[in-house]
Amino acid sequence: MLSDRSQILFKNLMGLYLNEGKPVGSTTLAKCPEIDLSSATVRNVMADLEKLGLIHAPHTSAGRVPTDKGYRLFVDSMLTYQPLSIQREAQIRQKLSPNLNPDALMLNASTMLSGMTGMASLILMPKKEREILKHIDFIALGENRVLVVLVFNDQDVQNRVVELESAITSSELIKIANFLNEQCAGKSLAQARTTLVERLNLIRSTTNEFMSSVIEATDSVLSEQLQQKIPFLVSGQTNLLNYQELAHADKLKSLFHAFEHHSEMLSVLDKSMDAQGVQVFIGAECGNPIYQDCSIVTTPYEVEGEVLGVLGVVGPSRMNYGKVVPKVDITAKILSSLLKK
Amino acid sequence: MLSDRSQILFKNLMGLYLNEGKPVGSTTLAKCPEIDLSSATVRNVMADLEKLGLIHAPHTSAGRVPTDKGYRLFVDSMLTYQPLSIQREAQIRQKLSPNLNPDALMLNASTMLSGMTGMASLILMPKKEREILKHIDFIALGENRVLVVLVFNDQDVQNRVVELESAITSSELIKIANFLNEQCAGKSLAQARTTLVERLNLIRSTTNEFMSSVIEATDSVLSEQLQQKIPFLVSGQTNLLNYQELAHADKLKSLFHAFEHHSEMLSVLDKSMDAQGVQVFIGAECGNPIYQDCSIVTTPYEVEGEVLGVLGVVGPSRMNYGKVVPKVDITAKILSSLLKK
DNA sequence: ATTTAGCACTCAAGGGTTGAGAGTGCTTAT
DNA sequence: ATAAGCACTCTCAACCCTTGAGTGCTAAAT
Repeated sequence: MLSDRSQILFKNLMGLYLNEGKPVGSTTLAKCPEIDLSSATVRNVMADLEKLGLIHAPHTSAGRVPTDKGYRLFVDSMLTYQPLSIQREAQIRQKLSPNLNPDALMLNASTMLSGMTGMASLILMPKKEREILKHIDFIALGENRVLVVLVFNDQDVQNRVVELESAITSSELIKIANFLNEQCAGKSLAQARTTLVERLNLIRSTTNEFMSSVIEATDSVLSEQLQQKIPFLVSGQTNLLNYQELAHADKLKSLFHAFEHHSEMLSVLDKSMDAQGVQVFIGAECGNPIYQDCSIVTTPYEVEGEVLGVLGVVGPSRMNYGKVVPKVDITAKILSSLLKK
Repeated sequence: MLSDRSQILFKNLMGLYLNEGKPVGSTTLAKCPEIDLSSATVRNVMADLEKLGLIHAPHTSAGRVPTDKGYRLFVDSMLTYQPLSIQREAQIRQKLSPNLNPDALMLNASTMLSGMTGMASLILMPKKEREILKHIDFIALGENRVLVVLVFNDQDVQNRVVELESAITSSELIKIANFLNEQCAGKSLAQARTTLVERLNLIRSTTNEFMSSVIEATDSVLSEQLQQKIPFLVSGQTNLLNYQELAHADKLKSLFHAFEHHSEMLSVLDKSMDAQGVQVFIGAECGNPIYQDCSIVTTPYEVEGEVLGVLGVVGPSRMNYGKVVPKVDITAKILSSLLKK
């Protein structure tokens, strides 16, 4: 539906615009080595492209700028990816690999991603509900201070110091731990919690004070984990200051606001969650006018076929998709593989 | 050295400028109810103030703006603090009080502070070297997976999952834990570490594989804690976008850069560390040209007379010191009291 | 039937001018 | 000491003009 000539022309326009960030005029475009036409002909073709809604002139006598639709066409069908070198990939893997707990790993991946791309990165954290409670343990810290340790999925450890009203012995703690492990270990977080609450009610009627207060503490750690205050991470916001088209106080304010009040981001991330591979959302596609002139590149990460979350970057629409997409892709792959272990 | 009249005039000028942010002219100032002078006289007085370096005219026919020195005078000797209501204070205390580990508490305090003041907040974290290692524990997670748990100062818990090359039994783990607790518990982090390394060398010569690899893991957790990747927290940077005088891409870039690359902030924080009570650094006093038009308000927080760190806010010089100073003060007090517990 | 050259037209951006407004410093009168 | 008056200075916004880049259309050339 688009002639070869139009395609080449459009591609060149796109290339020039991505580099310069300024509207591209017919003469500039006619000078491209790939294009052997006069500026007049170029103008005619550009008029066609404009009718198709692929490009657009900011004002009567300016050059043309790609529209969201134009970006989309470009990304979908004329983009050549520039994959990372093997060394580069190994380097990234190495930087992420020190055996950290998942939260720290995520944080690392996030800063890594924003550093690599020079844009803002975001990571939608895994839902905790389906995590599996592997182990509960109590460590006596003093007469009536106990450290509650919960281990999820073999990697993720949460803990909390609790004060008990009366003293408790290690042996009692071990007993309770054994009991709870019997009851809860191997269950999902949500399941474990209901079990816990059941037991708690059962026991309350008896008069085992220690037990009920320890279980209560355990429950509070669990529920905190379930609620998960931070549904996603954002890093490198300040990178966005480097892009002319975004570096206006109002624009930045609304973007940063969106990063903090996550609701405005979730719709995009959700969409990406169900999709396969890298997704590119351009401008209005992001579902919120504040993302004008921005694009979001995302991809899900997963373990054993199950999607855990989404990661990606936010930057100006005028970004180098050819480089960014592979970077997002590889980060997700590496993250997935590290989470598996 | 400053006549009463000049003082009143200066104070009014300051007040007007803090509110409006625009240079204050002689007629505007003459209209103040407190000032019963003609604009001409006001001009004469302003000329004196300018000679003293307290105010300054951005250009020939503009009103006057306070200089850093002017701010200093104002803050030092004519500021009336507006302390927080008891309710407000209780409210803050409550929001911070859920028994969290220290790191989470700090983070909370930081966001609280930036929220309250509408500026960027920062907290210099306590040095970890002098923390005391209270307890070491190992939890077997599987045949050759062990969770290393270190408890510092009764509140701060760090942990790490390590993989061992060969299987290890719980009883062995308990033995090692007992041994290490004997050796290290109660020592400072730094001391504990040297002890640990000594033991490690001793044991390496024998052939206790488990032990040495477990100790190695413990040591790596310790050293990580000692290194402390994050010497201070910053929150609410984006608040700074709301101030005209700072909301320019270049300015923001350099400020945000300073927040990320902490070295540029440490000098101020160090100064405040040794001082008593709330300190106000104005413009150039902050020790770096990027803080032009900015002020930093800090105060140390402490436990039992020992200063642990510093917290404060960064904002435009044109801030409401009367409100900000008490807020910083009270936050430090509350934080101190919560850390004690 | 394309392609091109030519031409009139439009618009943004930069430079210079102008006038209003705000404010100052100085001098003189009270 | 204080005030009033006046000349002066500077910013800012409005305005105009020019320039350069780019367009659309038409007519000629291929």
